[in-house]
Amino acid sequence: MTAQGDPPPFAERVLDVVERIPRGKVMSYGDIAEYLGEGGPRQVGRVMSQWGGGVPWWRVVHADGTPVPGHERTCYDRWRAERTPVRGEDGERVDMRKARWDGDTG
DNA sequence: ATAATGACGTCGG
DNA sequence: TCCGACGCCATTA
Repeated sequence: MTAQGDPPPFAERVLDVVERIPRGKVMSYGDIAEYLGEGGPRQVGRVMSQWGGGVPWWRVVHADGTPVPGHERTCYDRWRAERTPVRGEDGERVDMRKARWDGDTG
């Protein structure tokens, strides 16, 4: 049960962008929505929840750098493995100032 | 048609 | 820095 139903075009766009996020970089839900120029943070979040299992979803975080709800541990592990800029003693938050990907580079 | 929900974001305390 | 309230918007009940 990875893909429930048929992902709409918007979902495919979201997933495509997430796959293009370079290793060690991240984007927020709002960033993705703005980048696509369609929908909103909640719609992106819905897509990730439903069909995000096949993409590097740990590179999608909240605007303040907090990880995906329910997968915090996995996020920490991935970020550390990918050398993603983090803040805090345990790297519990992404340093958005450095890790944010605008969609240009890469 | 109305109300509640959710992998969000911003603001005020 | 942490937490709650509100706004946003498609989906679901």
